Amino acid sequence: MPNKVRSVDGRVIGSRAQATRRRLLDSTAKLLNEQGVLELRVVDITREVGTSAATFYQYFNDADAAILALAEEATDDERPLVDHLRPFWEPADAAERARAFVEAYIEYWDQHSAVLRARNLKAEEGDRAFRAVRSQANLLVIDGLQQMMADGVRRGRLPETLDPFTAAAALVAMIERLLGFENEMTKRGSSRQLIRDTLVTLLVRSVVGP
Amino acid sequence: MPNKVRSVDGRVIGSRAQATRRRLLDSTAKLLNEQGVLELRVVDITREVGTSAATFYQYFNDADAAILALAEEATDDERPLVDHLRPFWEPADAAERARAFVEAYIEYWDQHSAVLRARNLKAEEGDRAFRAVRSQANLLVIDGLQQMMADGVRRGRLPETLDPFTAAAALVAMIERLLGFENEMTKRGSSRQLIRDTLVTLLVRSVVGP
DNA sequence: CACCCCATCTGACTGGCCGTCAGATTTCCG
DNA sequence: CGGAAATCTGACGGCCAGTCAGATGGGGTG
Repeated sequence: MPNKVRSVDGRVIGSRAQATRRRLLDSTAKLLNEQGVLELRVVDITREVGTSAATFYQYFNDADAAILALAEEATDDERPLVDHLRPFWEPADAAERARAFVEAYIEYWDQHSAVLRARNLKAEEGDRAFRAVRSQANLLVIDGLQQMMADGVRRGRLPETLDPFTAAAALVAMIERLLGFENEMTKRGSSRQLIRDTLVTLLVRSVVGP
Repeated sequence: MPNKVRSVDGRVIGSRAQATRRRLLDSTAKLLNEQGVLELRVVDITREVGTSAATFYQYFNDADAAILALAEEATDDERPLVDHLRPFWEPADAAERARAFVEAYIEYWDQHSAVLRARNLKAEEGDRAFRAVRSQANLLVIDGLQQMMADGVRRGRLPETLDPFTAAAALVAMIERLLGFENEMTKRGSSRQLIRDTLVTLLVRSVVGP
């Protein structure tokens, strides 16, 4: 199932076109980082690449389509994070492994923050495609945490009243969002290191118990 | 200190103008809810009100300024939430009071979600004014939680390794963000009720201890 | 090597929104 | 009622979205 890259009219595209499309995506990512979604202009993207707007529309229906493609690429980079969740954390190594996970997550977030912010906004505003991508990405991590938490409940380490799936989602929400607060918090005395430590502590307590 | 509402040129405005400004803000909020920030057009706002774009620019430098004003109004509605955090929760009533707090927070979020989403986006993209508003709003709740958690650490209910301020920020982040996930999660079997229960459980465990 | 075909690219255009300004309209008050 | 101040708006130049017909160019063929 090659699932080749296609142009807007459905044609499978050759190598020259692939390269153009790639350059357009890179430029989109760059501008997203520098200026944010609200200022993103197709004209700017193509100017950056040194091509014309018409070319952009040959590969993407609109700017959203390019962002969506970038969001899908970001999901691929999220996949390896799951490795940190298996085998299950045990009380003895939980702190250490949780730290490794948090650090990997932070790095992932740093690398894709602009795209993920845009993805989340579109998803929350109700866009179907963006919702699907976000769900898929989040479920990777949520599912890993959920399994551990279900295990914790089974072993009596965590309270019965805790629904593993929802709680796992809450933890992912916490990590993701806290990174968004980061810049403001560092002004109030929370260092980056402190943020990591706190996330680790809260994660461990919530996933394997106090 | 009356701090009267002013037009763009600094003039204190009269009652007719006040009413116009109000209508523009209401229209902005409505469109933000219906279509999201990305589709927000000044023309649409004024069309809705039945006035001209030039009028809009008499009261706001741009669409962002109107959103900022709405975000400030939202902050006022967040203030009462703090009442749920004082006096401190005690193990005996923690679940009950945490639930009341979560419910109040959800209602607040429901009422202002579109504006808050826009505010958060702008803040995370680095806009100074939006950062300030968001910080101010979040600190209201964070500070209340922080005090309780510091108390919990003092009494030995919570681990020393937990920095109260950062942890409180993490909890606020969790609540806020989870509500953004809500729609996707209900598809995966988490009911609205389950989300509340889970938030309450996690809050209680993190704030007053297991 | 010259030619041709088709993938790829682009200039040019329409329509819509932004932000401004000078002037029209309404309100207020003596 | 008259005039000044407050408020509103038509109209405009500039920029961007998205489309289409036609130009360009690179690789395969005879």
